[in-house]
Amino acid sequence: MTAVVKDPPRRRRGQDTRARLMEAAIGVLARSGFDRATVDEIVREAGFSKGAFYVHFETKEDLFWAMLEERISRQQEAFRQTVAHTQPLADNMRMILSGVFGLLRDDPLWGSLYAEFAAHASRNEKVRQRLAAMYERWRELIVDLLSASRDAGRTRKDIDLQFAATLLIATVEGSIMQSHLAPETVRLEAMLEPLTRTLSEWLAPD
Amino acid sequence: MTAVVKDPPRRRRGQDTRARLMEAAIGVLARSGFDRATVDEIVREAGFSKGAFYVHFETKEDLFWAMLEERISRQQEAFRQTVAHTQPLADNMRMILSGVFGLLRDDPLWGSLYAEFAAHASRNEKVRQRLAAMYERWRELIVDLLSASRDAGRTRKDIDLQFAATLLIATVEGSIMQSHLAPETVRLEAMLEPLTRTLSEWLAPD
DNA sequence: GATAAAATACTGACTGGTCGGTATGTTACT
DNA sequence: AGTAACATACCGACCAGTCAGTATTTTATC
Repeated sequence: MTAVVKDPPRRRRGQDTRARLMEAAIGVLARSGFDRATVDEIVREAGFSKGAFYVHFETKEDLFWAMLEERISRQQEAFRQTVAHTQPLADNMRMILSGVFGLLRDDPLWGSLYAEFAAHASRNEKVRQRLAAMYERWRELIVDLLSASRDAGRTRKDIDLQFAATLLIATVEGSIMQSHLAPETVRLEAMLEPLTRTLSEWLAPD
Repeated sequence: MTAVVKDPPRRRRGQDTRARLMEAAIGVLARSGFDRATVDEIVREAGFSKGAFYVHFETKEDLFWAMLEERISRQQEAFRQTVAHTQPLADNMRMILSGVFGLLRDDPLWGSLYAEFAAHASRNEKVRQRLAAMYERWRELIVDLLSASRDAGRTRKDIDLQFAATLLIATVEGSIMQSHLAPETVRLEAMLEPLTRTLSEWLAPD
């Protein structure tokens, strides 16, 4: 009976502004990197003034954190949904790969942003820990997947799951890296099938 | 008869200074990144003054280039020497891997610097091209190696060599990346043997 | 349901500090 | 005494962050 309209309208404008600032920041940060990116440029692109920025973020670094956190949770959510159901390992593999590749295709800026994060992690212990935790979580998810697959007799038993998970991630990340640097030469789309086949073959029981 | 003392002494001092500046720059750039690294800090660390810097480098970016070029040629030289002789593929593989891993162990700063280069490549077309060319050269070297191994009947024939080379590089780079972000969890040294075995096994003819 | 008061969102000029690069001087070597 | 290597003081551009004020939306009161 009572009105269910929540999230009071007074908040709407502010949330919107914050979202638009972050949207603009993606582009500017990808183009210029964190240090070269100026707050002025970000707000100009978002159509606001400098003051608006400091209403929503304490410092420029604060924005950086917000983006990192958002990206991490988004990726992990996507991953979790992808591997929800138990299927032949090869199918899961293909879905995971095409999910990740698709994300980069639809949002090419994130390739640059990711490189930016990685570089920052070298210099900022907190960023490093956050990214390390993200990888750790990924490894866990993959280990779970492989473990289930192994119990079902679909994966060879003479393999260290931690090592396998690390190697799988390495393969994907490394491919992304090369494709990022030389998109003409190394095409992710073209690698999807061979990658799926190779990795599945490797993990299959003889 | 004539004195064989070459590389006139007046040059010696200068070359030394340049080398010391670059040495100091490695540390500062790894710590602060290109944009945050100040010329003042670099020269302070090297024990020189700003004037000395601008005797040897036109701009700060010039230093960046010098470091990139030096690193690329050094790596390629090391690689070429490592795979000079024809051996069982597994042995070559192990030598290459332990060569690369050893380089990073002896010179841990280069992990950070590499991340820095990669981030810059996203924003600077020239850096991107230079790094892309480096990867291209690597792929060629690996393709040659695999090709020879295949002709000798030591490597399976149903495999695309370009894909294999890309995958090998991806594996190594990706492992380095993870180890860089979480050195405690992902230990390169511990991965040497399993990595060698896995990759050799994959490439071996059934 | 009009209006005053209060809270919130935003503006944009300004400042304090930083830093790449330069100009000019000094030292060391030949 | 001439020249290359290096030192030092300085300048101008740039930029993160501040703040006093304006605009807009929400709440309170009648």
